[in-house]
Amino acid sequence: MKPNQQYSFLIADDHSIVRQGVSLLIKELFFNVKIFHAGSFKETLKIASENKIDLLILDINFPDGNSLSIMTEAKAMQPDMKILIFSALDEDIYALRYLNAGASGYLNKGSNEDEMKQALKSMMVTGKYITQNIKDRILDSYISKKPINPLEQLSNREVEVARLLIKGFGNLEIAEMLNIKKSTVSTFKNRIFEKLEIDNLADLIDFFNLYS
Amino acid sequence: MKPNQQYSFLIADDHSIVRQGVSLLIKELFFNVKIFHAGSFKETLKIASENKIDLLILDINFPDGNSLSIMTEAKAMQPDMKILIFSALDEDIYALRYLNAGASGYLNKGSNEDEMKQALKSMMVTGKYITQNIKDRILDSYISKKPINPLEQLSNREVEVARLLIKGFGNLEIAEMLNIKKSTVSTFKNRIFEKLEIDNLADLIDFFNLYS
DNA sequence: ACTTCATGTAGAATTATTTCTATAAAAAAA
DNA sequence: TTTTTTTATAGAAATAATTCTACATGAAGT
Repeated sequence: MKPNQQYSFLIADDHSIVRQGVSLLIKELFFNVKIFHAGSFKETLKIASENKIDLLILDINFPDGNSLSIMTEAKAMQPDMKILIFSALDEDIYALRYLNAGASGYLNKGSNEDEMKQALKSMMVTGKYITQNIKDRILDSYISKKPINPLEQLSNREVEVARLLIKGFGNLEIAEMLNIKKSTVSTFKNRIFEKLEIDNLADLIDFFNLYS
Repeated sequence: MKPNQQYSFLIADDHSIVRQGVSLLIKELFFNVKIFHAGSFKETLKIASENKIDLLILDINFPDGNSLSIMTEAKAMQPDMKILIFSALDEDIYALRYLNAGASGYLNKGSNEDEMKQALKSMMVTGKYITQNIKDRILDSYISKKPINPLEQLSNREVEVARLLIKGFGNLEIAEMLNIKKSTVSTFKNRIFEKLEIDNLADLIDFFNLYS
């Protein structure tokens, strides 16, 4: 980050109030900035294609498209642009996924002002921002060699059972469909939950929505 | 709204970036204001109990409690305080419920700056803010007495229980959270399923994804 | 070849959930 | 104002799911 150089930011969030807040924060932190606003997937790509952007601050909750593809497309246009994901969603679940897909930082919307300033500064100075929590998780997954996609841990039969569970079938129904005892279904369910480190159906549904 | 009088606002939102944005907006719109911030259910009530507040701008997505009860409790402390709900959740589903429970306005987080300013001005001048859409829906549902959205068939308590169910909590956990017996939770669950004509959690999750 | 680990399978004991029934209170309709 | 309906609540009985344990089989590692 050189002094007296103009930096340009693109704030992509479907809530204008959030964009204004972020905008204010950037202006407090840096001099001579150029700030673009985008309230949708389409706008984000349009602005990114027409302007040089140093940092894209991206919410991953757009109604009109999924952010993994925004990232890929935007990166293709501007390989040097850094991306900071700024999301209300649980970083434990989403951060690694987005970092893998090309983001250089993940900032939680629940963060306080200091953390946000730290994140913005860090993005401009070092080009990245990752919380200790996420660093730990990356290390863990490297050491334990567990796949980034947790569903890969499941055996075929486990996936079969899991798919029926997320369709809303009960243990007994599944047992009948697969011609096994309901206690066996229970065992599979338990092993699925253990492997994914969850303990209820809602989380299993989340997992499948996320990773498949 | 008299000139030169100091008005006090309480912004209750778990995202500090949103509070900052709203704060900025208020300062642009009014002179001589006093602004309080609250990041949680507890803080909101504490501040509302210790300070005279003219307008509470309330997000309805707190991790530590449900906003219907915040409203009731806060209103009990300060009957003259106006409440503007400021939420990312679909107004079609939630607005009527909150207006019924004592809010005087419902502003969507996706609104643009003009709408937000309009809402804030309207709250201070006329004491209320309701979009044309909501007015129409009030009329429609008054005339036909049939809810457009199936989730509107659910009572407040039923929605409360449903939201906990789709987060993955079990009957007993929910019972403890709401201080009722687990059998009561069962009854609510049954009624929810009956009303929505479903019979499992996965479908309930679908319903909420679809209609909210 | 031997051991270890993952997989597919179940039974028994324990817990949790559902179903059915009931009731007081509030709201709406007559 | 009385009657009916909806809402919020719970207990008991019936049913379903979970937990814990176990074991045979095949694959992978040493």
